[in-house]
Amino acid sequence: MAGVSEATVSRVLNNVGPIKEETKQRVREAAERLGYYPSAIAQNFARRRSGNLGVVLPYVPKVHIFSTYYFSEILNGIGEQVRELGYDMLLIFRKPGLDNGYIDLFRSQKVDACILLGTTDTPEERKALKELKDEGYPFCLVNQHFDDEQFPEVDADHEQGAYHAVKHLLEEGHRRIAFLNGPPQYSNSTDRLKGYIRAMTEAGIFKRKNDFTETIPPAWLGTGNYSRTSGYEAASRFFQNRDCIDAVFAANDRMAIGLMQGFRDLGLVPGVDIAIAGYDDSDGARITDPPLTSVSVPFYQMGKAAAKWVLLRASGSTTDAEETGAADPLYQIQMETNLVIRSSSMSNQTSLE
Amino acid sequence: MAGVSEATVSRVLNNVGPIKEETKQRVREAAERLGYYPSAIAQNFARRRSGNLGVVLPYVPKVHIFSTYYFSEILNGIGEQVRELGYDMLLIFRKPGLDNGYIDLFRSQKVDACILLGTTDTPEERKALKELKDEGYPFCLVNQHFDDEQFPEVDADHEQGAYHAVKHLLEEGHRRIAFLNGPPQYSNSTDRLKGYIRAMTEAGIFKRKNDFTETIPPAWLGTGNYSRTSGYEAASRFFQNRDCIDAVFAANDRMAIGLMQGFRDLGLVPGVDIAIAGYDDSDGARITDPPLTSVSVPFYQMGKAAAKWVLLRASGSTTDAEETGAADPLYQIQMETNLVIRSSSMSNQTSLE
DNA sequence: GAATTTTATGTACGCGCGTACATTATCACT
DNA sequence: AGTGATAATGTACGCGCGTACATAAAATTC
Repeated sequence: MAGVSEATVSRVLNNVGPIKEETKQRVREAAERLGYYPSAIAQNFARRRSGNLGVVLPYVPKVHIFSTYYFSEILNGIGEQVRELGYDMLLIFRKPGLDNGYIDLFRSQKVDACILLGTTDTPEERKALKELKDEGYPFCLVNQHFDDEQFPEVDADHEQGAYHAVKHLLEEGHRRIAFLNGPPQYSNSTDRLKGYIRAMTEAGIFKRKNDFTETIPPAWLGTGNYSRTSGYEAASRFFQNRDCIDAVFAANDRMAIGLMQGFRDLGLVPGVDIAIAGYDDSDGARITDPPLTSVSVPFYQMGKAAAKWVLLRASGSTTDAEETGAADPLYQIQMETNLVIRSSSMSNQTSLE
Repeated sequence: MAGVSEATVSRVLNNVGPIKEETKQRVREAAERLGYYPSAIAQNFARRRSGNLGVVLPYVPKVHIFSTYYFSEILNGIGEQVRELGYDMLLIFRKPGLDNGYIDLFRSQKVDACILLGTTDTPEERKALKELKDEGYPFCLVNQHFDDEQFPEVDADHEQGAYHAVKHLLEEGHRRIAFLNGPPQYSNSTDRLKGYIRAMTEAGIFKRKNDFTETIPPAWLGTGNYSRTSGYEAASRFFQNRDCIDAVFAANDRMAIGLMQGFRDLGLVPGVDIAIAGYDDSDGARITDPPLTSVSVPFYQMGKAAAKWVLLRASGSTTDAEETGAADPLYQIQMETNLVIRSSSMSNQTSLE
């Protein structure tokens, strides 16, 4: 040692234990002069943690998922929190086939905690998640909810979001409102459907039968896959019933944009001949013509919250399932959404002014 | 050991050295039964490498940069390559202040290699990069070029891209073509300016004076910051000279979209009263009205290529500057761009059909 | 000023692998 | 059978830190 001590250096650099101010100085100077940089790998090894927060992204062939506003925002939020807490962010693109669950990430110690994006409600997924939970690993889902399964998750209140959007359409005077939803394995989709039904039922358009079969005209329900193309294609299906549809509420902006393009190509002017509302309040909503009414979701905050919780949990409680016996409080956040009204949803009178 | 051996296990799991087939089996079985998972941290430590490819993203306050098509695509490309080579991808959001260069990433061994996105041509940046280069660390820039500095970089031929776009506008019959560029610290911007000038000069609109001052009407040149808003604002400036402008070529789609919105708000219909062309061929180009003519850039491939090179370099040659004396061949790729013609750039006759 | 506590530093070890080297088993060939 | 080569496995050590424990120095107490 250039100074005098030996592993006091460790103490100095980690600010642990009492150390004379003068010694600190000496050590720091020496480190400086020697161009010493602690090896993160060795540190992690000695600390028996990786310092990484894993972020798992779904594998969607052909689609470059990043392009989705949705993921981008969440990632930014996670990134911010990760930085604040001194972790690093490991991006993991889920593999197509050899996906023996997320659990290997933890077993191999690649990550101390993990955030899962774009999970779907399928048997395999449930199994993989239950495994994670049973082992007591700190993980968190974002923007997906599993009923009757107690997973940590940060979601938004999409039922309410959809409800407000549809209610707004109703208030604009539209009555015959169709709904273009996404695939049902996303809780997003089913939540939005609930909101749609609630709004329509409250308005007296759907009758409350028993409690599941509502009187929804089949022509009013469509399913896409959240892509613009699927929205475009849905337009022609709705078009066949154009006489009994005033408005369409789409479960995300990309489909809404596709819808608008489709309708326009079929001769219906969005915002005039037919009202449209979307969901996500993505950048695209601002550049369509007319601008798209949409529901904004605090994706950024959701990502940040998930990262915060999961990282605190990783550093706090032990990872072993055994010791977590004290049933850690379930973390299930539901954030508020916010309707952003633009002209695509205006009633005809208004839009013609 | 459940089987019989000891550190033969290591050999089995790493496929190194000759081992009897039977032993392999035994070891594997034992590992299975014991639920053994090698610790990635210990492995990395012993191998003295992190297994991480660092991807540095610029810090842009307020702007959630991920939302940019540009970064998204590049990241996807990197992600793909990283997976193929068995590395992990460490996302690093560049900090605002305490940015003592990229070099700490390597010194602390957090990454084995590094890709830098969104760098700019500023003195500090140059200094930081030169440091990296002098130390012989494997890094690569994407979509940015430094003249008179020999950094490894994967760029696209933006001069050619701009040239083609402008030439196309000329071929559509537009003569008085303005150019809304981005900030000059991006080589992207200066390259596009060159392409613009070349096309205009070839068409005989600009006279070739000496060799830098061209006869460009000041009203034809604008500068934004690649945001939609800056495009929107630029529209009114161009509008003041609307009598001597037929078309505007914008240095990216977001500004082009802003321009279109701005012109429309001022009563000029894009694609009819004024032709527009953008750059990047982002998703947005498909959803504007009219659809935006744009230059597509193979961002995905660029990211992938950069990742490949940098990772091969990291595993191949040694990292020490000393031994790299054999002047590794400079890696500077320039990929081709591709003009995508849509209706925003059509001549009046055509668009009115 | 000796006994006791508090503060500051040194010592020693282990984290869990990879791997150079030593050792032993196997086999081919003379 | 013997020599040497090659294949297969075991032994031992170190990677660079954190940290429990031991120890030495300083501060406090009576």
